[in-house]
Amino acid sequence: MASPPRHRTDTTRWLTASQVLATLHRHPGITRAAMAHELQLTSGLATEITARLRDLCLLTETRAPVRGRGRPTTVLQPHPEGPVVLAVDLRQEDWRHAVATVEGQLHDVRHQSHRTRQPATVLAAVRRSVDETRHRYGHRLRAVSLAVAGTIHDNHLVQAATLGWRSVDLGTITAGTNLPMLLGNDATLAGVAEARTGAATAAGTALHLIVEVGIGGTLTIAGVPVTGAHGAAGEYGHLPFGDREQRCPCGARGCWDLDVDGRGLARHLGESPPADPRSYARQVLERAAGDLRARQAVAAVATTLGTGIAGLANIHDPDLITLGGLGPALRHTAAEAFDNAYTDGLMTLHRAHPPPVVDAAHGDDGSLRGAAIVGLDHITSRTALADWVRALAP
Amino acid sequence: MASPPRHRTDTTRWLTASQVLATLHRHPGITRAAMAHELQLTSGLATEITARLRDLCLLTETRAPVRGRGRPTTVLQPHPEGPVVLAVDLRQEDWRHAVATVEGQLHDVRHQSHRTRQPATVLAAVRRSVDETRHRYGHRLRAVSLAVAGTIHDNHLVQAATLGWRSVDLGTITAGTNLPMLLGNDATLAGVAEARTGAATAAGTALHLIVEVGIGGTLTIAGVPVTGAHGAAGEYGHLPFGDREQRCPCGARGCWDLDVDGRGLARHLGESPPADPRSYARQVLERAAGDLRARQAVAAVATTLGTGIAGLANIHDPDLITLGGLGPALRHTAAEAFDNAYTDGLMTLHRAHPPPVVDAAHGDDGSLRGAAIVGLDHITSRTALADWVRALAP
DNA sequence: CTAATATGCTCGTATCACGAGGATAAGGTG
DNA sequence: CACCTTATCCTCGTGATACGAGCATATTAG
Repeated sequence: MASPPRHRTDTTRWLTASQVLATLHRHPGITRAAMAHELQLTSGLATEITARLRDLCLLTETRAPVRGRGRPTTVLQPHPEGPVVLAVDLRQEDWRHAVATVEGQLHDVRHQSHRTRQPATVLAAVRRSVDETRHRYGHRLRAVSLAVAGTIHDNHLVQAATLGWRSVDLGTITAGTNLPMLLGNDATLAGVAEARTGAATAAGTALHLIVEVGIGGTLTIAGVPVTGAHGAAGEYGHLPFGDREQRCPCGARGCWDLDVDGRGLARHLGESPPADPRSYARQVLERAAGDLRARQAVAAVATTLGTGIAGLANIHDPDLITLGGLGPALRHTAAEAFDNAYTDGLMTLHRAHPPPVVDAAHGDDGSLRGAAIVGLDHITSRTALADWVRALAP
Repeated sequence: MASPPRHRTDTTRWLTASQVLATLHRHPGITRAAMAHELQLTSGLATEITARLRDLCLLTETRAPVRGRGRPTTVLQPHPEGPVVLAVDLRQEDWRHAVATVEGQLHDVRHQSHRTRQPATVLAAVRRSVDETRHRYGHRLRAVSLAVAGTIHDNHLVQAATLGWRSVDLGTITAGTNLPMLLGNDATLAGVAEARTGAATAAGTALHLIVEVGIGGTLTIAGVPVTGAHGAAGEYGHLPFGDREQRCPCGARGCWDLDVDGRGLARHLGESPPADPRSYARQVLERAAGDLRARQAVAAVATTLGTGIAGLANIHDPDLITLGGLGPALRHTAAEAFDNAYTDGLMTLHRAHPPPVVDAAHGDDGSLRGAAIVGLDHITSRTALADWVRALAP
């Protein structure tokens, strides 16, 4: 994403300023004194940096509410003329967008259903949203960050099964605007959101898994996703945990995918594969309260889920595992089955302190928030800061 | 490992010097001009840094062989009074150690068989080696880096099945010496060696897998292993790819481990589990040339291996996969079975350019070299450089 | 009002890096 | 052999960032 430094100074210049902004969007509403403490800044340096960032329209300060003795400090806030990113989340039924400031707050959140799923139509709508945002924010808009429910490979969308898309060129969204476009898988970005502002903020290494149609996710290390060589990592649903006779639409056999979503529930219930596995799964989960067979099917799937997650805990050794999508419902509906399978699948080593499995905090918003976070990471990077400075005072 | 910076300057001071040393041990025998080009140093800065490092006994320069026009440059070499690390590889049958200089060269490589496998005896022998090295190198010895064929958790050895050890305190190796001890899993460190100086140097994201008793490995990103929250990541053998009825010594069920080593071969041959799965596997592999049943067993195991590796390629999206231990032999003895299973297990997405599976370059030396590399990374870190400077001129 | 406390600000100093221009050591050429 | 070309090394003035000490400032506690 970030271009390699051309000068040595690029590696150190704006480094602390960049860290200040990163800390700001990790702890919104942080005071200047707390920031200085967090980053081990001397008071002199804190003065210098805030002055610099104020001059650059990157933050403002307001008086902090007083607490106890001592000279009152200030609260750091995004500057009304500061840079923003447009975050977009492209999903099966609809798409959403929001404008994020350096502090991480989402503004102008909007939500639109697809009229048709034709790629051209959808992309044109997103493009209009980019143009509107450019019109409203002008040069303040510094990047577009896109979450897509599909497979990314070398910054291209290769396939989006739920949208029915294959290899769509997303370049039109920012063509001719000079805006960098950041592209990410929706599950990956939801994992980033959990790690940075969600249920896994305390974790250094966190695994996020999301069950929708199949199962995807990401490993994050200190809030940074492990994306692989081409950005296609995290396809946990395509591990061969299942029956080798089953052929998966992905091309492989025995994929975990087939056992943990609506398709898996249908097979346990002796029904034919559902057209929409997600809503089918929700129905079965609702029925499970009163229907023994539904409950048994859910328990079987929860067992498969727990066993697989335990295997992933063995290979990744995470601090924490967050579950999104249908995961929480599956797990809570068949809590015993899940917990037994999970514990049973762990290596003895991990049994004393199994990595906690917790529900994702962001729910449906994860991908959008993750896209915003990645976009903000980009605009607060040293190179982007240097660009902003150049644009401001050439 | 490295203590958190106490001052802001700690994050930038010695940064370039540290990068110079890192580059030196990534490209042994590099010239000063090439280094300057690599790190985008201006000639003035190159002069300044080399002078600084020369004064600090961190490198020396000798005239480079002349090639073409221009003022001749110099070759950067480790200083005869510079810091070293002791790398130790603790294995089932024996242990080895070597002293590494900043350039990455191994000196004084030694090799000793265990007389007994009593932890106390083995550790005492290692401790003697540390003391001898301290005696010979004095203050130049800056760290001990230990590779162990066992599971690491929070810098403790929790279990070493092949050695028959459980939860052994390795602190005695450096107790009272003030030397930092770096501890790593052997497969993890072998992966580091492949990524840094072996078959995966060109890869950004590389997966290393090693088949011995079971299968272990590591994912490396830019030469840095993904070690998880407690350093226990990489237990790929404990993914539930296998038959859920099989109970694994690790505590879980259906572990891949049980199917890809000598135990898997024995099961296919209808024999009872071998006492030493590794030498058993070597025997079967030798027999396979003439013995149809052995060949079929190898093919079955190679298929299991290929399918599993494909699944890992799906989740990690690596540039390259390196195979060590028995892996190359298994794969080449049943090349067709392996290749078919590997291709068949990949998502369609990866089929156009499957991540190449190549044999590890370091063979038996990987763990020792990996331990040396991790040790050198430590002594060339900014904090350790600052310590070295303090020790040299207080 | 005064003491205690926490924070912000100023200024001199140190480190690191840049860039321009000159110096140096080789090969190539007539 | 004198001289040009080329690639590198070296020096020096300048600028950016960070530190540390000391002082200034704003609030609470008593």
